[in-house]
Amino acid sequence: MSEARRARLRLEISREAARLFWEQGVAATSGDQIAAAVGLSTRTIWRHFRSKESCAEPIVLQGTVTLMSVLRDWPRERSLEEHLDAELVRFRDEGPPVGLADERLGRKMIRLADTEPALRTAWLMACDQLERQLAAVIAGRLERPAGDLEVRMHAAAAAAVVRVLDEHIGAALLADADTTEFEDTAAVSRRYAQAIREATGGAIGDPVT
Amino acid sequence: MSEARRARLRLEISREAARLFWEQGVAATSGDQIAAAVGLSTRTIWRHFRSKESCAEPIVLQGTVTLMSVLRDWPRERSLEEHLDAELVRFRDEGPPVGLADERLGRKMIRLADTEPALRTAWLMACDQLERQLAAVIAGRLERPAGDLEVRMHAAAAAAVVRVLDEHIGAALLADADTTEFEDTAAVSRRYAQAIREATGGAIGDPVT
DNA sequence: TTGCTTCGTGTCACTTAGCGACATAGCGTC
DNA sequence: GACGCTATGTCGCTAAGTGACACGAAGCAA
Repeated sequence: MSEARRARLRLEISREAARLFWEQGVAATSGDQIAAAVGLSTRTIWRHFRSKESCAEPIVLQGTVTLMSVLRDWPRERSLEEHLDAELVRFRDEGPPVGLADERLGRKMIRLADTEPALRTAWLMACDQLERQLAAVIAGRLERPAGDLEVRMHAAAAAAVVRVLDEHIGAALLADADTTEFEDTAAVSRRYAQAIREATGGAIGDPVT
Repeated sequence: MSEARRARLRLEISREAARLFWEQGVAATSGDQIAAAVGLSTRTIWRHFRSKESCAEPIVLQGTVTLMSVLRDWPRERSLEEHLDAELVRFRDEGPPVGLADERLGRKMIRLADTEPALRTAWLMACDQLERQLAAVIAGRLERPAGDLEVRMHAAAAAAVVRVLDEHIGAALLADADTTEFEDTAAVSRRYAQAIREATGGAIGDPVT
């Protein structure tokens, strides 16, 4: 099975699982239900996920893939603020239409994670993935090996602040507070950029020659 | 049941679970075995832990409780480097003798987490706990509410770099590389302090008036 | 076409993690 | 000693996961 097809299937399962988790809670949702909802046998679900809760991981990761894919092709000569602002706007306008719904689902899972420890582990595992990807990006920028201690610390700190920002913004969006604060892509970009810059002691954010 | 007694029992269970996990792997260790090893009924294990893997959390957290308890009574007029150095030496000399064995066990769990995703979740959950405690300390230092966004970001970034340092040092100690590098408490203290200072953009580390 | 291989999935049987409900034993208080 | 409180044990059950094997679709060769 091609890697891409496998990822798509996992995401598909994850969507249904997340929907059920949100509608009726994690404990009340069974593997059989998830399987039925996505139209697969239960056995196949366990072939793709090692546990019920981990079914939420792809959709939760999906909330950050935009950011990650933007970061992945961050040109060396651009500042973080500049790049984020430009690319996030582009994504919002030209991005895939499923993206919005998925992001909303992802936010719901993060919200659920506040009360469901099982989902908290899924969220943390997703952030762990994000951290590894970030490490690769940072290693490239700093021209150091990916396993380098300093690279790992910067990646961890950056991933951590991104996680907190995601939790914060996600909670606000779900609470239907004044979302106007987050409509301004430039302002949001600046917040992310500034947080990453600060968390990495300024090592990540500037253009590199 | 007093909070302290409950914590002691959880730690006791965690010790046996960690030992078994290390000796025979997570998958090969059953709840019954853990229960038998600690001398309790299986049912009681599930009263104290929500899953087999989470049994590892206390012993994994134990590796950082020293640091946490040191941070908790960090006087406002002291710099982080100063305080860590003084207190960690004091702990090493006067601390409880069980501490050493527990720390070693904790490092083994972190090592296992590299290959066992089930344990990785436990380790991440433990770090999540650490982050919350750190948030309280930082909130106190900055005289802000604990839920404050900036406090949370600083706590997350600090916890993240502490985690990476722990992983790094732990791996080195287990690999029996030249551990002389970590014998020097002052140097280790300085590394932790510097990492936290950098990850929080200098907000945490200096004395506050 | 036929036959062979490969791989994803379904089916079924089985183990065990984990919980609900009730019984019991320890322990402090009067 | 009687009473209540709470931690633990026992029993039984549900459901999370796994192993083994069979089926069917797709690809390839002759």
